[in-house]
Amino acid sequence: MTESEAAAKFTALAHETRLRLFRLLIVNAPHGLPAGKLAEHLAVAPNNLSAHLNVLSHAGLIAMRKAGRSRIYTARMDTIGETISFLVDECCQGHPEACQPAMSALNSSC
Amino acid sequence: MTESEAAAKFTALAHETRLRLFRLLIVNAPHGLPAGKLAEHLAVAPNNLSAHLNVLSHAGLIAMRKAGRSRIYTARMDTIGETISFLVDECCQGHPEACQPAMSALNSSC
DNA sequence: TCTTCATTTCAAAATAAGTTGAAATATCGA
DNA sequence: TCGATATTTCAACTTATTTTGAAATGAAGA
Repeated sequence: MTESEAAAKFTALAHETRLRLFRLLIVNAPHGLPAGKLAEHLAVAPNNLSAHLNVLSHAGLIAMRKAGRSRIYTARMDTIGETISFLVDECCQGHPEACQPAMSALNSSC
Repeated sequence: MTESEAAAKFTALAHETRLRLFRLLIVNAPHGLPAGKLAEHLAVAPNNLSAHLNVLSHAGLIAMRKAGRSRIYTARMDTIGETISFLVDECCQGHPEACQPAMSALNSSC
């Protein structure tokens, strides 16, 4: 992953609505939810939500499949994993103790 | 951490210069580097870098200490750990297999 | 104290991102 | 095919972020 691709992923998460959206999709992985349900859940206008879904999609953080007249969005767990790895990539070089706080926070969530 | 605090942290990482800056500080944890060295390393004007350091500081992702006329910045590994946990917080509820890709990416980096 | 060095602050200009309402597309069931 | 439903697209407007150059701060050494 390049720095600019990674920055695009963080940009996608750098908005309260999109962050809530992404976390909602994580909770609903791997099934996903249709755009309409997402808009309802987050209390956002459908056209506004569509723009946000577009940002997350382009960043590769979510995927979409069609089902009838709905479009179902899902979180891409692979991409988020790569993004986190990219961020903390070289955190242990030389000073393993420096990255302990990050690692322990993570192990307790998943 | 609230959604808006988390979004502020992602905003801080959502810029190529700041992302490079933060990763540079991770590689140099826990010592850190002075503002001048950071500007030199990243080939960015000192005043511009100062603005970016300010964004990362306010987000709580980096810390600063003074040493003579330099200001030394360090990555806050505790905050980044909390931020990542917040993001993938409920990823294992119901469907543990969904978060495997993210977890394995992480374990292999640190 | 004067000068230099390291860095920040400020305000203006430039660029980018988000929101809105109206119109378009595309699928479904009658 | 027609009307209803689900969602996206577009363009305008609004708001926020980034960059720039010049000036300010503050510590160190002569």
